[in-house]
Formats: sequence, C-alpha cells, structure tokens
Amino acid sequence: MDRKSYYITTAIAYTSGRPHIGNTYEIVLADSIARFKRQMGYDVYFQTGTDEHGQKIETKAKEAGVTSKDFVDGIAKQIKNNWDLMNTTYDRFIRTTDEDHKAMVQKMFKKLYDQGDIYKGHYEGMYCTPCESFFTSTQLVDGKCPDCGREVQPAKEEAYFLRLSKYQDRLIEHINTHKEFIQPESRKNEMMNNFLLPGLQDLCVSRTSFKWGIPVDFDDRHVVYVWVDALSNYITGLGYDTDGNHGELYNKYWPADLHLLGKDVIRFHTIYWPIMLLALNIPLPKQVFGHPWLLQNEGKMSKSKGNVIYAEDLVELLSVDAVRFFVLHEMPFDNDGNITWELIVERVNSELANTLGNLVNRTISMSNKYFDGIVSNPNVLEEIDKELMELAVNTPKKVLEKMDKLRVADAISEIFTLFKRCNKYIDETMPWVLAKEEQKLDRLRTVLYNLIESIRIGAICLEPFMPDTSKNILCQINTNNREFNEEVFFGGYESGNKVTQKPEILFARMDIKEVLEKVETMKMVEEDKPKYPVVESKPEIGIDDFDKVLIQVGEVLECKPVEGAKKLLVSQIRVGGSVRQIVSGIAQHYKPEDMVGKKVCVIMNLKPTKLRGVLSEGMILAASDDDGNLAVLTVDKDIISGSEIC
RNA sequence: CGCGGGGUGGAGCAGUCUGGAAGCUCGUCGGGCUCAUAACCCGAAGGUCGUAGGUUCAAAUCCUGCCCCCGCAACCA
Repeated sequence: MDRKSYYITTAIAYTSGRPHIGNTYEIVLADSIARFKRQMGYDVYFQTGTDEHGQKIETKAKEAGVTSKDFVDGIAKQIKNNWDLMNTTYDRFIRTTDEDHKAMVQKMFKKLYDQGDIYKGHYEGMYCTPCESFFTSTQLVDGKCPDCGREVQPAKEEAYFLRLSKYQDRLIEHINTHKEFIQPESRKNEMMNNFLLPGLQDLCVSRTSFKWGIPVDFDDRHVVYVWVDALSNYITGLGYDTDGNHGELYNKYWPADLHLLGKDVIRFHTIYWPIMLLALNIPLPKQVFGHPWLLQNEGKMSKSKGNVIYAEDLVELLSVDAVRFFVLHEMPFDNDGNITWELIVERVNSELANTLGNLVNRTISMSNKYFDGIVSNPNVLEEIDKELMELAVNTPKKVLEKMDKLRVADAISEIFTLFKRCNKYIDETMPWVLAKEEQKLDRLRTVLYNLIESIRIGAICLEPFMPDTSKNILCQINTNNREFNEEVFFGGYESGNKVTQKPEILFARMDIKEVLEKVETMKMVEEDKPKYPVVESKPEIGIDDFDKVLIQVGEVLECKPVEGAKKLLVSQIRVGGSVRQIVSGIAQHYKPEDMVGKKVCVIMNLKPTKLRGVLSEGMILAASDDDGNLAVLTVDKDIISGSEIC
C-alpha cells in the first residue's frame, strides 16, 4: 500500500542578508511539522531554499563590490548552513538561480503570454530617478520619494501585466468553499476585505529598471518580477513542466499540503500564486499558513535597530534543541511571539532543565541506586498510578490533535504536561520511602517502571520538535521501542532492560547574569570585526586602460600647509630628475614634517590644476576607509625615486 | 469614516467563535520532601479581564461608542 504523501514548503529566504532568528523560526517550524508527518507514516517531501533575484540584491552586490551571483552564492551558503545547523530535514534546497528553475520560469511566462494571461502594457507612476523606483501617489511622503525624500517625476514604462482580474472571482469562490485554505482565519479576512472584494488590479510582472533576474526570453529588455520567479519554486522544484512532461516528484507530491510562510508575504501566496496556478490550470495548494513573527521588545527585528538575535549565537550559548524548543514553544498560533535573553533563560531553566532534564536524571539515578539500573515491571499497581498511565497513553493523541491544527506550541505543552505529571508522581509515591522496606521493593519496581515508560512515550512524542534530545533520552533509558503510535498502550518499555549507569545532564541550568555577559562579549567581538568600506564597482578595464596612467615613486622634499585651507598640504616632490609641486587633501591625517622624506606614489600625467590657488601637478595616492581614516601609499622596499609603478 | 490584529493579577500568554464560578508558565511569600541539575511537590497573596454604556437570570466572552499599541496599504521581495 502506498503511503500518503505530504508536501510541505517554507517560503524561500531572500538572500539580501544574513538570516536571523526570525528566518530560522520558519524553517524549524516547517521541520517540526515535516518530522511529525513522517512519524505518522506519511511520505513527506520538504522543500526550502533561497530567493535570489531582484533589484535590492543587485544594489547590495554593487555596494559590496561583487557580482550579483557571487553575492547570492555567499548568502545562500550562509542560509543553508543555518538550516543545517538547526538540524532540519529538508529534501531539496532550491535556489532561484538554479538552471532548471530559471528555464521553467521562462517557459511558464511564455505560456501565460501566449494564452493572453500576460499582456504588454504600460506602467505609470511617480518615478524617483536616483532610487530607480516607481511609487504610487499614496506611497509618496509629502509628494516626495519615501526612500530618499527627493523630487519625483511622472513616468511611463513598458511592462508586462498578469491578468489578475480575470481569475479573481474563481479565487474568491475557492477561498469561500475551502475554509482551511488560508490559516489563521484572520489572515483570510484581511485578504478578502483588502484586496479581493474591492477588486484586483492587474499585476505588473516584469521589470526593465535592473538586470538581476530571469530574463523574459522573448523580450530580453525585461526580467521576470521576482515574486513570479520566487513563487514558482514550489512547482519547478518538483519538476513541473508546462508541456505536461512532469517529473516524478511533481506527479507524486503536487498539490502541496502546506505552504508555510510569514504573515508579511501572505498576500503573495494567497492571491498572486493561486492566480498563477489557476491560469496555468494547476490545482491549488491545500493550505497556506501565515505564521506570526518573533518580536524582540515590541518591535520587529531589524539590523538598523541593532536588536537582531542570530541563531548561531543562540546555539552557541544554548544548544540546537533548546533553540528549537524556544522558538516553537514560545510562538503562539496567531499572535507575534517575544524573544529576549531573559525569556530564553527562563524557559530553558524552567521547562528543559527543571521539568524535563531533572526528571530524567532523578528517575535514572533511582533506578541505578535501588536496582543497579534494571527496570522491570512486577505490576504492583495502586490507584494512584492510574492518572499517570492514562495521561501517558493519551499524550500522543493530544499531540496529534494539536498538530492537525498546526498548533505546534500547544502540542509541545501537552508533552510537558506529561513530564510535569511524572514529577508529581514521584512525590506521590515517594520511592525513597519504599526503598527502605524489603516487602515494598516490587511496588518500587513498578513505580520506576511506570516512570520510565511514561518518559519513553514522552520522549518519542518529542522527536519532531527536539530530535537530539529525544534520541538522547531513549538511549539513556536504553529502549529500542521507539515507534510513534497514536494508539499507544502502556507497557511498551522492555521489562528487564538496564538504563545507563551515568545519566547525562540534558540541559544545564543557566544564569541570566552570565548569559547577558556572554552576549555582551559576543556583541563586542561582532563590533570588532572589520567593517569593510562600501566601494562602488566600476566597469571592467583592460590593461591598455591602466597603461594610460603613469605612476612613479617620488620623494617628499618639503611639505607645508596651504594657507587658508584646512585639509590641504603642498609638497615638493622629487621624481627622478625633476621636482613637482603637488597639493593633497591629507592635512587632517599627516603633519607636514611627517611627510618629508616619505617615498610616495605619484600620478604623473594627471592634468595640472589649481587648488586654493596653488598649482598641483599630479596626485599622491592614498587609501581611505568609511570611517575617514587615510593612509598614503609608500613603497615596501627602498627603491630609487622615479621608479615606475606597474 | 482604508483594512486587520491586540489591550486579561509584577512579566509573558491561554480563554472570546459555541455567554454560566478567571486558567497556564515565570516571579513573590509560606510549607513539605531529599531520589535529583539550589531541583521536585503542596499552599497563599496578587486581576473592577483598556474604558463607557447596552442585551441577558448570567458577559473577559454578544452589541455600540471612545482611548491606546502594533502590522498592512498592492512596483518594497
């Protein structure tokens, strides 16, 4: 019998910068659902990846002085490393710069154009030339560019449009008849009231203002709008083909069971994407879930606010599972969650160290102390055992119920309720008292067996959320019975097994003061890292271009300030047999007497000019960074004045 | 009157759809226990559920007005 398939995706991450804990949350959330479905016996395909095109990336790459491709290669690697660090089990990491993806997006665009769903038109709006961006009149701030504050002009640009209007009624119908399509429901209302019911404007799906994108193959002045490009990944990654020659994965897994994404991009996934699919005559995904954000102190995380928390830092201080636990447990279903170091430490101490870690530790310790680690079940039950046993058996069911509603945080809480009940059970049964009386040893054995068995069931339930911890616990109690089963019965633990002799601390308690100090230290290290200057790249030149510049070594004979100028020094420089007078803007960095005797590099064939009325016959080469530091170029070894630099 | 979400003991949240004695985690205070990671278990204090009205035998929950916070507003990905 074929197992039921389950296709889950995350939104692909935009490669404009280093991923922070909010990005990491999404992949961990998706991973926990994917793992859970696998545990339930589904044949799961889990896709994630990176969205790598667009103007923003082109600009950022330019600032960094690298090609767009090199830029996204670097970030994509960072993102993938981050996903791997978090122990996520994706099946494919797709990049929108992958050749198979690019080729199919072009075919899709062409097909939509051929059938008339994409048409050529004009985009009109207010244009800001320095920002190379169009804005609607409502976006303008005081009639000026919202980004840079400069004047904007009305402008018109040729562009391709997707006929959203044609499909909007079908989409509204679909949303109304598929209650589960958009989750949580509040997002559905938002989309309906804001966009669908007032009526959709056709979407501009091409750009000519920049080049970093997938070219429209029949009109190469245009590149495909990044969202059209990005959303397509969900089917191109499976081998969808416009001609119907789909890959095996596509036939098996599409339509997707769940698109998981941040609430900020829900519009793209519940309006544009379904309409693209409708136009291509492809079934719609079954569910789109817009998860909330992880916020830090009442504000969205952003680099400009300097309040960004990175997963790598968290993992370094805690552990992968602690971080997974925190983000999964702390994030409510449809409200934004908070993340602060104080909150993290509190949760780790209270839930992981105290409730779970200590429970496992004390139970194993008692087994060793009283029975040399042998856990057996003589079945000397008492009334008091009932509640624990019932709860243990019901926990997997409760987890399933919560997971079916994507209530991941609640699912985890159910598991911890069981662990808390175990702790209480220890106090109720008082094993240390039983141990004192010979005739109560079988009762003691039963109590410990009940605990180990409850821990076993809890640990199995924990696997999707905290895979390492789950495995660790099951190893420590030394059981091979690790199958998740909804209809679990109490007693699956192999009676007579021997638990580990030395229980390992699962989670150490943390001290908030120490943690904050370490965070400070990490921040310092971060700040100590060199800040590379932003240098705009220039067009490629040949060696012949370089040859046009004559640079020679010169020796500074004398140097004095230029009268009336704060920044200028005038130097007499001997270059070979002749002496040149050169004015340089270095007065704030060098004293005149420091310059004398230096062997500097001089551009000789620069057109002479007058600065502050003083003749300058060339230029001294110097390097400067973004913080205003400046250093004059000198030669590494002593070499005779007049030597050419080549 | 653009749209959506939120305002519940000191902190973070659930409960609101389907009205019926206000719940969870942390913190505070008191007690118990000693197997364990100063942990675990029990108990207590602390809330007029943003505010003003309305419906009802009964409202955190339904209706109306107001105040405050946050997000979105479609060429920003």
